[in-house]
Amino acid sequence: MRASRGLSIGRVALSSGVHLETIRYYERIGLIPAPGRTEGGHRAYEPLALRRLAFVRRARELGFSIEEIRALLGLAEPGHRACEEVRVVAEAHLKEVRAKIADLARLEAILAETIGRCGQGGPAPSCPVLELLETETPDAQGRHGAET
Amino acid sequence: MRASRGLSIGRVALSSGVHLETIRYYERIGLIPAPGRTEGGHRAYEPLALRRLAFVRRARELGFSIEEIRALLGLAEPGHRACEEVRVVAEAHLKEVRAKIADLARLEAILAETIGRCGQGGPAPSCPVLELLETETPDAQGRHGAET
DNA sequence: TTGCTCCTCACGTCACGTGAGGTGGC
DNA sequence: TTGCTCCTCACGTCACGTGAGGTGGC
Repeated sequence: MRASRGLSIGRVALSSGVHLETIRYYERIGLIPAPGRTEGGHRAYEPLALRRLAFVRRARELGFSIEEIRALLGLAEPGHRACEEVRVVAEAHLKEVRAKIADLARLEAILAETIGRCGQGGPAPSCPVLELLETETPDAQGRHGAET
Repeated sequence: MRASRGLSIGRVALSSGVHLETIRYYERIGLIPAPGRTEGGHRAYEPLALRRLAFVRRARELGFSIEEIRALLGLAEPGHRACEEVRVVAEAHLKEVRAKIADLARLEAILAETIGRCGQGGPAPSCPVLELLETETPDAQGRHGAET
């Protein structure tokens, strides 16, 4: 009965899939609670810590920021489970993801089109990629207008 | 004739659209050459520096990393214009952009589907987003298999 | 006893941004 | 002279990763 008093950070790291130093980092910034310690000063985790870390890891995989996860962990507490507020956080995150995809899709189109023109130059070989980079930003004007 | 000896960093920042501290940073890491100095120690740029900075800015906007840009700047030199090698760098970057889009598209699909199920619970209101986060990563298996 | 695990700093990464405290230049 | 611009550190951001040098625990 004595051997199972607390999981070491190494075991928790393996089970949760969160890197050992990352667990310490999460503790430092207060994202997860500090566990108890053994007499020798080693961290001793309760099984519950595994679930919390798995939650954090999954949320990171889904691209939530640390601060978003901090909010989600609060909203996920067994007592109140504030689902409506969870949805607000998730929707905000989805919006960010879609915005990033849109940004990258624009880059993708420009790069693909430009590279597609490589090696098709006439007698004097031009370089479409370099020309692209030596060109002024086309949409420097409408840059701050699409927020609200 | 004396007034036009060298542009100040402030003017260069305004014209190129690159933040003043960012210009100093680029100088520090050797991405752009250090300009001459006035007697008082202020940086004095040649007009050519504007073109170089505009190139860097455009490349950053297109998502190239600093090291990729360092390579591109070398390949873009007026003398040799190594277009074939430029294309190699650009294609590698395009591949990265596409990989990021694919990653984000997967997240987007998962999030959108999950949020779409919010508020549709039966009598006992479940929380699809929290359930998603409390779930094990589905593809933990095939995670390191798609490299080559 | 071996050696694997854990400990705490502290610094590095990426591409910058933001002060602090002081001075050049029109 | 005013005050705007520029100077050089040094530290902060984000989410960690990587040593260094030392010790716990089976």
